[in-house]
Amino acid sequence: MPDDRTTRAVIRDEALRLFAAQGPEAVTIRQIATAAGVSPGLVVHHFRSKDNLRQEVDQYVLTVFEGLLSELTGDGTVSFEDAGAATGSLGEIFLQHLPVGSPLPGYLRMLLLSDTDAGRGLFRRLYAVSRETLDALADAGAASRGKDPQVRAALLLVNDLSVFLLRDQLTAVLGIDPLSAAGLARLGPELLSIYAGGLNADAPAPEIPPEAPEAPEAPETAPEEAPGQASHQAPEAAQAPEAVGGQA
Amino acid sequence: MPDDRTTRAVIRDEALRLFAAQGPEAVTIRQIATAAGVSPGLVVHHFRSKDNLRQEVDQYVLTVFEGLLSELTGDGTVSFEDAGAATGSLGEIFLQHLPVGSPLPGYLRMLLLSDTDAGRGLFRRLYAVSRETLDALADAGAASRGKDPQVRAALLLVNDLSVFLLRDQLTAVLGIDPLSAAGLARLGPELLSIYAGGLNADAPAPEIPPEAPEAPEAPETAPEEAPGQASHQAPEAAQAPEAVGGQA
DNA sequence: CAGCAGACTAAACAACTGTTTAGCCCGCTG
DNA sequence: CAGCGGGCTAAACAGTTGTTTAGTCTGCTG
Repeated sequence: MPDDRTTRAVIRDEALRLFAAQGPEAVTIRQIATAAGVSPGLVVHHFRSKDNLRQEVDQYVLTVFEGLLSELTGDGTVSFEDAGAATGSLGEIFLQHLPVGSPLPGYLRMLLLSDTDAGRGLFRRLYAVSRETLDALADAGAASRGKDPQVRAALLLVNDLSVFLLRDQLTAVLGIDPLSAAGLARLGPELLSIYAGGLNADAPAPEIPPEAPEAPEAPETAPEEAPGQASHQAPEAAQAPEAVGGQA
Repeated sequence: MPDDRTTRAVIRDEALRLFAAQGPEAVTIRQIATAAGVSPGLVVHHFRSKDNLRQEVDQYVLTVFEGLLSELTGDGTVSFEDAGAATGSLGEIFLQHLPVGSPLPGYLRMLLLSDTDAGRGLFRRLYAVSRETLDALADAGAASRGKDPQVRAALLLVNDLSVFLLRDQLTAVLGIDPLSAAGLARLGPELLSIYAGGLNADAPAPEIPPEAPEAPEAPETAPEEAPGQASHQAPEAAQAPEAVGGQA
């Protein structure tokens, strides 16, 4: 059995993948149909229109995101289950719960830039989570709310999101995908270092209690001027079709 | 004389404005023609094709950007000409040298997200500037290069750019345009605070020599849940047509 | 004044878009 | 076995796209 999904689900998944990569307006029904191996008429037979298909994919993705976000806002303690640096960043959550090559990071990017109610609602939701997280950190004595807590939470959020929005650009100049395991391992400590002591401090943290005062494994090597063939992205190759996320 | 620009320049400026707002693919030649008050045929008469028009606008914008960037990489000292917090952020440069409502910030956003050689080249250029700036700050003893200078410069850059990319979303949740004078006055100090001492420090800076240890004017007021009619954006009103930038 | 080049328009063109229509095929229920 | 509803396709439809064509007008040069 090569594929146990219904044809309808295949169409939805292919639309999701294409929407994430190129934006919904740039994707035609015929492209979706070809990617799903069906006729264009069948796409509108299952979904009433392209716009309705888009809304359905949006809703599906938002449901998955809400499940991922419960990881951050779930109980209150951040849960130190597995090792590694638990920044609580969105990138780490995506990496831990989504298969490699998942189109969901791209869909997140597209939604945030889309000028739609879905995108605005998602950003408001993320901002609320960011504020809650900052409050929790402040209550735990791990951070200060700053002079302007709303602005501070917003800055922390958009800094987190910028990795999603500029993923390809960062991959090009750093030679490493910032949303890969290796990328997060390299980016995370540096970001933590800034958050811990600002731009002047070098030590990971001045007063964090336990463990890991050592540099992980980011050498001073410079892959900078070699943008050639870094991590591939598989724009239209026949990749794992069920790479969406374990939910629903 | 209501407009001393040539018709060709009017077309280019309207194309620039529309491209920045909606992205080139979403803008039709007929929209550009209508905005410029000419016929569609004249657009392709002056510029050979839509794609060529786009390239020409790209080149024009990149030239203006290069002029703005010389502000950062010009001599070496950051030049404390006028007062205020000189973060050296791109937002401040844009605000100082561009008229309000300029489409150039939107064009910057579009270019960075566009998956084109122009966008990739611009990001590489900005990354180079970011590295130079970090090096200069480190040489001046104002910042540390961190354990991974390349990553640190990249993080500082994308954090700066995120305000451009998520400008509308930030305006919605904060109730203030982060690229306006008031927005920068509110965002800048908070960002400086993080860069100065990390997330734990409240004081503006532990060892910066002179001036301004006081909170500017950001009260604890919460315009948070009132997204209604904040700063307007003038999507298609007849605004100042020559609002592009003093150059070329 | 002839004419000629360039700004400019109106109309048509082929290609593509989302969507509709008509109909085929197949497994089910009666 | 009649028929019937849903998955599915091929073809056509109307609208929009970038572009081309033919032609008008205007100002300048010989």
